[in-house]
Amino acid sequence: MAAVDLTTHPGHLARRLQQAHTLLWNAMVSEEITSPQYAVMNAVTAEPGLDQRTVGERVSLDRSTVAEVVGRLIRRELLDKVRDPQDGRRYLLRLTEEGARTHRRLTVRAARMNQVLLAPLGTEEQDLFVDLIRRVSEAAETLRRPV
Amino acid sequence: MAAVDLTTHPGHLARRLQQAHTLLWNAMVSEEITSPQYAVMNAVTAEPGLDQRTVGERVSLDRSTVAEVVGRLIRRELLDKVRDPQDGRRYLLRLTEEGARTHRRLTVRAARMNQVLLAPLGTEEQDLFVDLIRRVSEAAETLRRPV
DNA sequence: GTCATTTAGTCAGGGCACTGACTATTTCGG
DNA sequence: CCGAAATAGTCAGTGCCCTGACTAAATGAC
Repeated sequence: MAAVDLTTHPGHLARRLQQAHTLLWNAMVSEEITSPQYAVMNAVTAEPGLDQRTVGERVSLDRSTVAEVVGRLIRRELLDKVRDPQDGRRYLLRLTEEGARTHRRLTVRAARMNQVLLAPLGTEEQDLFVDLIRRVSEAAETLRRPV
Repeated sequence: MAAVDLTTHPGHLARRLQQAHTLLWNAMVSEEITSPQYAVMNAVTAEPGLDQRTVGERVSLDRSTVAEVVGRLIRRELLDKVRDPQDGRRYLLRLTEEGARTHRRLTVRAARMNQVLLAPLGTEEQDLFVDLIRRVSEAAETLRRPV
């Protein structure tokens, strides 16, 4: 025996929360564009001309994963990538017209989805929820990156 | 412009929480055995002779993913799989001796890791955290699976 | 000014997670 | 009993996510 109740393990709960979120995202936001793809588009919207590495920093993805996600967005013609003339190592990212349109559309839907996702909680609980997750994640991140 | 602050999006936070957890898991529990693999071992410990589909139900994984994870545990000789003589469609799962030992060892370490992960929160906050995540996930799950 | 170091991006490889199509087996209706 | 429907597992395909090794470009120390 000696089995454990996984519903007390935050890691297990985090995985289930993400599954639940993905399900809802597909149903209410988009079946084509995933949530990480949207996050990248959002970062480029906030700071057009960002390079891949910095985008990764903004949305919490490593270089390899950003490259994959960026590749998919380019294939869908939502994103453009040009060499930085100032620094030949970098690629500068920018949304296409269609990319900007798509981002705007998904932003509206994502807001609605977030409301549905958090609906089971009261108003103060919702703020608390976001705050608690953020504190735990940030603490763990600085734990790895010894400032 | 019109970019959004992702740190208010629970989906984004869930992803970051999982990343933080994985990092800590690798550092404090095991670099060999992943957290989903441990979850499967734990389910089989609780109910030896479970079939794959039910294991998936217990740990929130679909059939395909369970098959992959089970395959890896078998390759490592932590798990055994035999056809159910009663029902030729099923495979019955059982930990090997080494699997049971490994599960016990990781259980101790996972408990320590959970303490570290939740350390930034006060005692009541920790309970609240677990409760809030659980409520949100469960609500979203029943939303898709119309009982 | 040249060489060592750092940096941005790519690629191979491993693991998680889902869908949809397929196979084999069981079960159920008649 | 027999054929249809349901069920357990597999497989192919897509996407996310990381590490470690590699290439090309820029930077910095001398």
